[in-house]
Amino acid sequence: MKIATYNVNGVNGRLPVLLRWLEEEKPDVVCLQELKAPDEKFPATAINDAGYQAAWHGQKSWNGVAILSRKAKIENVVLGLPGNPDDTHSRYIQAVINDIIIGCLYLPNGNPAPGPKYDYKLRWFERLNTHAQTLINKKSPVLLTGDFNVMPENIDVYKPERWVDDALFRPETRAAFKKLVSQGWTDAIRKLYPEEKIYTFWDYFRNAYGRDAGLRIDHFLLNPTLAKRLINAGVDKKVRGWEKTSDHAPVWITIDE
DNA sequence: ATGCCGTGGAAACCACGA
Repeated sequence: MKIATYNVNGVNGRLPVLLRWLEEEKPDVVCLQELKAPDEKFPATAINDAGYQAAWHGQKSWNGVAILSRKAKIENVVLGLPGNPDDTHSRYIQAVINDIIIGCLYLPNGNPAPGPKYDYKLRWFERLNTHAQTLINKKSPVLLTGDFNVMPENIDVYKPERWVDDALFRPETRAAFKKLVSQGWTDAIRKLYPEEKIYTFWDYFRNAYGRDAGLRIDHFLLNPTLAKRLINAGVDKKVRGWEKTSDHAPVWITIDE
């Protein structure tokens, strides 16, 4: 079973790229972030025609997350991250597919830091960690995936010294991620490829993709039950080279069924 | 060293992204 995460950076602007990738790679489950579309403008028909059911949590202009499934039913959908009813951002959707609890998240960027946006990021992170703590010890398999907007270690940044003051790499941000993982989650990419330079995002500027000046910010965290079933993981890097593409590439894992 | 590009929405620019 192949499960992917993909920050599409505008689901409608990116629809041809998304549909081409779905057709070529046929992931079983896809977690999407940055839909940048309200619920009524989610391209449900095109996605259904491509062979996928979908559940989504949209918002006008920004944010927005969705879960797609090719074969198995999408069940027990939860919209929004618990813990703050006043949070209006659509950044979390959770569902059960093939008895796997899947949390699809788009963690706040947080720049400029310090400042109110960074405060929001850290508060959101705390809420995520609280919610994750309720999921980690479930007997059933659990997956948290999406755009975490965190590079966990130096190896995850093409030039770490340039990013030390950035909201994605500041010590408090990395500490929050480390705290989350230390609940007992397995970072699938790092578990399988502990030493390799693996990026999931390349800036549109300065020929970042051509220079491979990338960041690893899209992650898969598996609870112990699911971690036992992990087979492989990777990045569909070629998609980043397509016309009219997102600045993120799709990332995927395969798990034993 | 830097939003230099890209998106959506409203308005002919702005907010936002990482």
